[in-house]
Amino acid sequence: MVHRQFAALADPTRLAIVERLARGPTSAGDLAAPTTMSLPAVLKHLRVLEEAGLVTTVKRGRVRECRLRDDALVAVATWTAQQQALWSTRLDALGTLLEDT
Amino acid sequence: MVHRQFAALADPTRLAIVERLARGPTSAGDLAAPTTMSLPAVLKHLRVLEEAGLVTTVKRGRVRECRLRDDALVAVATWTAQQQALWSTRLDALGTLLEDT
DNA sequence: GCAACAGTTAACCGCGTGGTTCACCGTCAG
DNA sequence: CTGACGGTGAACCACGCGGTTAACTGTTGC
Repeated sequence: MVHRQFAALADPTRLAIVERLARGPTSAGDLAAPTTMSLPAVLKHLRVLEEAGLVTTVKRGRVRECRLRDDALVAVATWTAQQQALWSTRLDALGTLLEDT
Repeated sequence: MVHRQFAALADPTRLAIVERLARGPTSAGDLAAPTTMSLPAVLKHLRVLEEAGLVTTVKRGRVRECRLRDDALVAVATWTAQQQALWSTRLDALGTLLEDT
């Protein structure tokens, strides 16, 4: 299930959007402005991020406000920590094995 | 630069390979065995993981041994922690702002 | 030395993804 | 009321990605 988040973060544009939103919420237009991309393209990216559970957006009047979800990256963080733990314990096991011989 | 790792982890097959390798090194054939995929497909995935700096492979005789890199996930972990920190401090700032008013 | 086995390379294919443009809708300001 | 502005939906397109098969190379075991 975490590969959905990874897929969302795989695209440089989407990664930049997340980094931008970590500094605070903003509108879809403001996200598109600094880029060379058209608005519809950015909207598509936002939809992907939203379906990956990384971002929430609300329509306020005619502007769509986008913010990073509080729990956006916990799945990624826990998965990463888990794999690191597994791999490092295996390295430790190898170390003590070499120590014993 | 971290989007390269994310792209590598975006594919379920590649994610499974990483999770498998976190339990210990193995051969390319052994990686392909439990799946329904052909060997060349797995080899391609391995190449992607290798170019993303997540995995190292060495050819020993006629078998290619694959292992997870020790520093495989540090880039991912640090990026994640960084964004979480930014976002949470902004939330904290908002909290104290509300407190003051 | 020969056969089987692990991997590699190349050519090919379908399809999803990232992008565009254009027409349209709702909303805010004057 | 009307015009401009932010966003939406649809149709379309190019390209890369994940997968296949097939033919070939090198290695190992008997």
